[in-house]
This record gives sequence, structure tokens and C-alpha cells, in this order.
Amino acid sequence: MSLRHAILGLLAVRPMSGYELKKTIDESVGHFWTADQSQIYRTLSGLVDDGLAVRRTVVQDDRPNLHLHAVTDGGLAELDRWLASGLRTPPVREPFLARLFFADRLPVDEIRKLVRARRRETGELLAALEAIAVPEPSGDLGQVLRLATLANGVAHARAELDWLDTVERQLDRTGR
Amino acid sequence: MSLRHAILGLLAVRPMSGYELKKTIDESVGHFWTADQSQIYRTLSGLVDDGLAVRRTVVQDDRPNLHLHAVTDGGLAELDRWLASGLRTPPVREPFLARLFFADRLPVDEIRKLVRARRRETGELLAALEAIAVPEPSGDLGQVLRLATLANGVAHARAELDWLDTVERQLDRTGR
DNA sequence: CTCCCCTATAGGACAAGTCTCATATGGGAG
DNA sequence: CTCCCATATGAGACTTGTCCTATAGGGGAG
Repeated sequence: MSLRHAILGLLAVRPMSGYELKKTIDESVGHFWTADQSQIYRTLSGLVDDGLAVRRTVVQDDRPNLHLHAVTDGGLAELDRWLASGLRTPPVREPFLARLFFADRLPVDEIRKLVRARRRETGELLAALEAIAVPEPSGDLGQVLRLATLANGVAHARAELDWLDTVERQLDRTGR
Repeated sequence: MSLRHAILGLLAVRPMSGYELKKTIDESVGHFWTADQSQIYRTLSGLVDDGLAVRRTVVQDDRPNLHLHAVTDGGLAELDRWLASGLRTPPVREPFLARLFFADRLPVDEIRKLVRARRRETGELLAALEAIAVPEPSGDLGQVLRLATLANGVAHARAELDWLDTVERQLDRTGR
């Protein structure tokens, strides 16, 4: 249930509508979090119900009214509490590894295809991460942290590519 | 919905009860997949309903009866279909990165604590992975693949630890 | 003697998230 | 003129998975 907190964090920067939140999440935290549009609206309603955010309607004539959401003091407190609280690591679940684990049922050529498809995907992910504009390094703590989350994605993508190399080499040795 | 397929894969090796499946999953594929006991039983029922597995009751006097589940031909076909099918990569969701992204609201010392807690966890994970007994390398394709899934976990754990090093160094530079 | 663990299965409640659909208006492409 | 896209919100059904509980006999620790 970290979506609540991710949203609180974003609203703490600037009040936003559900629509704007969806875009912001996709663009700025998409490399470590994704959210369904429907779920965002539900979560926002939940935050308002719990007094962690307030909703202000901005009347618009040409398009549907905007519901601007802002964090309350209670919301900020909850955010800070969450930030410092212990995290229970979510269960590991790697469909690709699950496949690979059982893939000896397939002809070696099919396995190579799986590995190559994974390489393509990971390569694209890495390219997307590296394409994100990196601002001039400043001493700002927030910026350092946000760049670090990006670097995390890059590091894991590279590790995955290296690992895929060794897997392919092993397949060549094993399957001829 | 890969639990269905992970279970099919395990049952293809040897018919098992729900209880045995739970243990096997925890022990042998736990590094890339976890499953709730309740969910395993429900999934097994679903497989039987769909004709992908059959249930055979083994009467036991001293303990509850055993329901041995075996894959059917249809189950094997489904397993092979899944193995070769394209995977839609599951959405990224990294609570730790989410926290770090917003952590500039915290005092630097608190951030260091978060980072160190993560290091401890990752270190423990790495140790657990490396403690898993690695058999003599044989030419067996299945064994190569299964060891590769282990190596994947190790590679990512190491990448995470390296990344944590750089984050700590950056924190030292930024926050004094 | 009691309590807990192991074996073994399974239901109920709940949480989190996805997918689809409905609604409403304005603007641009073809 | 129509279709699609962007803006903007939200309900409904469904899926997947977690947590808690119940049941039931045997064995070991204290």
C-alpha cells in the first residue's frame, strides 16, 4: 500500500489533480513505481476520507472540473512516519526467472529466443533510463536522492545484461 | 498469474500435495518466487477444474489425507505454451526506491539509517543465496538453467550493494 | 499435563491493483 | 464529417494474493 505514500510525497511537492498525478507518476517515478489511473482516483478518495489530503474543486467551463488535492498536516505527518518506518520487503516474483527455471522442457533454440527477448527488453529499459535528462549536479540532497533512484535502475539493468551474457555463453557450451 | 505455471512446472517433475508444493516452492524456487499456502490450494483446485491436473487422494490414518496432484497432458501442453509465450514484464514497484525518492524530507542521519538497513537486508539475501549448495557442474541443461536463476539473484544483490556504496558516499559528500 | 509444532487441507475476509466502461467537451487529422 | 486524442473523473467487475482461522491426530519439550 505504498501508492498512498507515493501520492502523498508527490502532493507534498505541489497540489495536483488525479489526472496530473497519473502523468507525473508515469514520467517522473515510472522507473520504480507504476499506478493505474483508476487506482489513483480511489487512493485519492481514500486519502481525503482519512483526512490526509483535502480536495478543492476548480471549475472549468471547457473541460471537466478539476479536483486539486493538497496534503494536510496529518498527511505530511503520515508521510514522514512512513519514510522513517521499517519496510517489509515485498515478495520476490520474477516471471522471467520462473520461465527459465523450467525452460529445459523447451528446445535449446527456444530458450535462446527467450534470453534474447529478455536482452532486448532490458536494453530498451536501459536506453530509456539513460535518455532521461540528468541536470547539472548540485549539492541539493533531494536531487542527489532522485538521481540515485535512476542510477539504481541503470545498475540493475547493466547487471541483468551481464548476467544474460553469461547465460548465453553457457547455453552455447551446453547445447552446442 | 504465473503461479499456475510455476506449479505446473513443479508437478511436471513429480506429483505433489499442496503441502509439499509449499515447501518445495519456499526451498527451491524461493529466490524468485513466493507463494501463500492458501493460494497454492486454491490454484491447485483451479488446475483440477480446468483439467490441467488430476487429484488423487491418498488415505492416511494418522494424519489428514493427502491429495496428490499430477499434471495431465493438457497441463503439460499449457506449460509448454506458457514457456514459449511472450512475457509481459510486470510493473516495476520498488518501495525502497519510492522511499529514497522522497527521503529528503528526513534528516540526513535518518536517510543513512534507511540505506544501512537496506544494505543489511541485501547482504543477508546475498549470503542466503550463496549458502545454497551448488552441485558439481554437469552438462545438464536443466541444471545450468536452475543455477543461472540463482546467479541472477546473486548478480542483482551485488549490484545493489555496489549502488548502496555510491549512495552512501554521496550522502557523506552532500550532508557532511 | 499442557502447550506447541508438524502434517495436511481449506474457507472467509480483506487488500491492492487491473481492465473495461461511461461521461463530457474541444480540437486536429484525414 | 468522422474519428481519434487530450482533458478529467469515476464506478464495476474481476484477479491475485495475504492474513487469519478452523480442523485433527501425533509427537516432543518443559
